[in-house]
Amino acid sequence: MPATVSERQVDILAALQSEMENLSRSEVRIAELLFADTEFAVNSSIIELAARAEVSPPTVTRFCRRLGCASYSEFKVKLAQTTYVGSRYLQPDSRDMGTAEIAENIVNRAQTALYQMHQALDLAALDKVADRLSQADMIYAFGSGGNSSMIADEIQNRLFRLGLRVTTSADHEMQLMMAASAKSPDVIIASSISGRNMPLVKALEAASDYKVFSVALTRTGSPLSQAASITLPIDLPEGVNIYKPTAARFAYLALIDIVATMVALRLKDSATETLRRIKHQMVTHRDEDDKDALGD
Amino acid sequence: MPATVSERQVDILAALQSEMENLSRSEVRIAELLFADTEFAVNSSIIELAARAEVSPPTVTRFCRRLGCASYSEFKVKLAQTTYVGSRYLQPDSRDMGTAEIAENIVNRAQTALYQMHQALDLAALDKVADRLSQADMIYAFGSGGNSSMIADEIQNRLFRLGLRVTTSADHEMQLMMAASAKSPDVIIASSISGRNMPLVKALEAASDYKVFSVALTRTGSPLSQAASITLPIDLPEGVNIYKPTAARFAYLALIDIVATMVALRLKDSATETLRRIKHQMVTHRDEDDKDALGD
DNA sequence: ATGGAAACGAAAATAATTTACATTTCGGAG
DNA sequence: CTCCGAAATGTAAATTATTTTCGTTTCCAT
Repeated sequence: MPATVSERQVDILAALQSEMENLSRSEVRIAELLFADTEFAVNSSIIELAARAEVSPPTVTRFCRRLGCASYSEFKVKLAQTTYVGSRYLQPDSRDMGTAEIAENIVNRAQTALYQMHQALDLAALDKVADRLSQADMIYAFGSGGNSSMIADEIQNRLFRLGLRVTTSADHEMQLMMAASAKSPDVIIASSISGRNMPLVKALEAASDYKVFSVALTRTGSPLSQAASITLPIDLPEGVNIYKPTAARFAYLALIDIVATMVALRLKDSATETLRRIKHQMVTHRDEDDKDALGD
Repeated sequence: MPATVSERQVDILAALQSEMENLSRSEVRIAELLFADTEFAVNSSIIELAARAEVSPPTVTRFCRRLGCASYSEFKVKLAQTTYVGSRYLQPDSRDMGTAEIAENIVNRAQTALYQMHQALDLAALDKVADRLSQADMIYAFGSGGNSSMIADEIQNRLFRLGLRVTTSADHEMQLMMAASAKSPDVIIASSISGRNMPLVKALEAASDYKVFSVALTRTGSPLSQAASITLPIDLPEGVNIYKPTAARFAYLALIDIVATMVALRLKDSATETLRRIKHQMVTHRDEDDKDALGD
């Protein structure tokens, strides 16, 4: 059973994203309308939708079929289930409208990044990484430059709670020295959005000299990826707008969550105990109940 | 027009719960079926649903009307919207989950968090915060404990690129001292998922004594929210599974992106120059082209 | 019991969706 | 350049779903 995509596919709009290139002209018009105003589509009949997209109703039906839905209503239900934020149609640019568009845009990009990361996941590689991490004596999380160093910090933040020994550094010199001092059951996790952070590549090469297992969170085929023992790939086109922050961070963060959860399950008992201890400390230093997320 | 329920009511099942006592016999049968097998209802025609509830189609239509929906299809859409979010929170524990399910679960939660944050956005508050930030002499980003300190770092990371002066601290003592030393066009941004980080609340209170504008990224109505000049609310139910990291981080991060983008647009010219400079430095120290996201 | 209101379903009317088929478009072979 | 065939799209008919209308039943209060 391959059961690739469709099996549990709910996020229709994301599925649509990846089908985009195979669509015909009319279908593209429908797709654009959907992305622009999801709300409208969800609350319209096939006739209204067809009219607004300037196509005929049968074209809409065929469009739904192509996306794996048996009927227009099935499509509409899936669309309703999709927690995707459509962007509104262009409106007179009042100030508020500008704000709303910015918000929609950013949320959209984040959701798309998450979706694409999920699509491209290599489960076997994930398992292997989780295995190594759960057996590591020491874990080094490396990344530099704002985004990647945040990712490295986050790796530490998630893993130390499970009772693992983790350190992180954004400093190239330190990274190289740490890599050189690592020994076999240790693991190095290196993150770089571009994959072309050369000092980091050198650190991984040093680790490899000493047979230390290294994981790269980066772009497929990049120098960093090539230097690592294994890569958890994140391949996202970066936007051109320099004001706009990179949406890739969301994908990295989710990937870390996934890895950390898998490691937690492998360590079950000892991780629970560590978490219990952390929680105990947190609770006794907080004024109230213990329902809070660990560590705020 | 009373418009009690219908206005923006999305959680149909909740609406149904509260209407339960006013329902007739047949309507109760429909309601029971809905609670027992929501999936079925979402994917059925009115005829199938009526047949399974052993009532006539018109009764189903009347039932939908009573719940504030104009038609059966509107009802179905709302049902689809509620069940989806609902089922995500009722996911079984990750204990017996495979790798694929873990991944799906985490991506789902992240997307839901983004979606809900977007739904609840207060555009006017956002505008005000962006105004203040873009005019601030100095910006202090506070947060402690792994998650919130990451958020604070991220605020710094996004804003310094725009040419703003930003500092961050996770240390309660420092936060208090910094708050006390701030002067009016300065802005303090404090983040706390629980909203009950009391030392942070004290820091905001100190800031308020000196008429310094403060922004809270936190839960509505929490102590931190009350102590701040303005709140950008993030209200998400936190999962109970202690292995699972909080999905709220995604919402916070996106919110920061939105604010930062808005500030960037307000500062357009000077921000562009700052970004250009940063990029110049990055490029001259990298081996290759300039297409990379700023700062990796 | 019995009048009357509410609940309900049958059937007709309407509306939405899909199917079947005709027309158009477009790329490529001759 | 034109003609063929495949793909895309639309029109109209057929089907199916939904709602409305109206008559029957139920059940409560008198």
